[in-house]
Amino acid sequence: MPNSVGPSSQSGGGTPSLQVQPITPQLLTNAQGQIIATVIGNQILPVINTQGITLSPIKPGQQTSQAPPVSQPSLLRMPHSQSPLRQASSSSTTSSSSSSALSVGQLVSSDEVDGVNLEEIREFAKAFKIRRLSLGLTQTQVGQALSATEGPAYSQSAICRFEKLDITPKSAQKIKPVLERWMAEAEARHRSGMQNLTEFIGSEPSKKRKRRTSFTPQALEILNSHFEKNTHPSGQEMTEIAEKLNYDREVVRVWFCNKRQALKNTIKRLKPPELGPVAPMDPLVDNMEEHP
DNA sequence: ATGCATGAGGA
DNA sequence: CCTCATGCATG
Repeated sequence: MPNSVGPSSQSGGGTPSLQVQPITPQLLTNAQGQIIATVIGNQILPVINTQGITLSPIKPGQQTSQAPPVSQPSLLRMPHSQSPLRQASSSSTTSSSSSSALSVGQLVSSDEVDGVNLEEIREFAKAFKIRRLSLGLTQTQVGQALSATEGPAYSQSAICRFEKLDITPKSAQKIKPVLERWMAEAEARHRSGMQNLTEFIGSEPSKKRKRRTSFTPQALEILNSHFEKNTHPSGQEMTEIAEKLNYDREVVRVWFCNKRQALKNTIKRLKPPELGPVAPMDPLVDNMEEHP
C-alpha cells in the first residue's frame, strides 16, 4: 500500500512550537483519476462537501467584480508640486520592456513585474485549485463551463498552466478575474443544488490542424545542442538543420520559437519576495518544484 | 501535464 | 521573421 500522504509524524502532546508548515494540499484520487478528497495539513475535506466549503480566505478588499483596481506600485512621492491631473481610470499597461529588470532606487517590498503582484497571483492560483477540487471539478470541466458562459473562455490547458503558474505574469493577471468570477458563481450554484456547472454548448466544427510533429530523441539532441549555442538561428541555418534532420523547415522554425518561449513562460522560479531583513544575495537559486 | 501549432501584432 | 497568448493533441 503506497502511502500517498506526506510524513504525518506528529506525536501527540508536542509543544505548540512555531512550526512553520506551508499548507501543501494533497489530492486523494482513485483509480479513475477522479478526485476523492483534498488533504490540507491534517484535515481532509471530501468533495461531497455539499455545503460547508470551509475555505474562504477572502479578505476584505477583495473585489469580486472584474474591475481591475490596478494597484499602483508604491511610488515615491516627490516633495514637489504635483499636477492635479490624477485620474483613477484603469489605464492600460504601460509597456515596460524589461520585466525582470528592476530599476535601482526603487525598493520593491513585494515582488511584482509589469504591475502584477506575483504574490497575489500565486495565492489565488493555489486557492483556486483547492476550491475547484472542493467542487469536484476537473480542469477540463472548468474549461468547458467557461466556454459556455459569456466573457473570455479558456481551455483545460490554460487552467492547468494557471494553476501551475506556467505562464507569464501578464497572462495570469488577465485570466485571474475570469476564474475568480466564475468560481464565485459555481460555488453559488453548488450551494443551490444546481449541478449544472458543466453545461456544454455545442462546439462548432473546428478547422483541421496539422498533426503534431514528433521529434526523435536524436533529432531533439541535435536541436538542443544548436539551441544552446544559438537560440536564434538564421533562416539559412534553420534550413540546413531541417535538411540534416529531414524535417520540415517550418517545423524547425516553430520548434525554436516554442523553445524560446518555454524559457520565458513561468512565474514560478521568479524570485519570491525576500522575507525578513534582506537576504544577503541569492547568486542563483535553482528551485525545482515537485509535480503533484 | 506538456509539446507542437496557430494566428495576431510588431518591426 | 519574431514574440506572445492560447489551444489542440498527445504521452
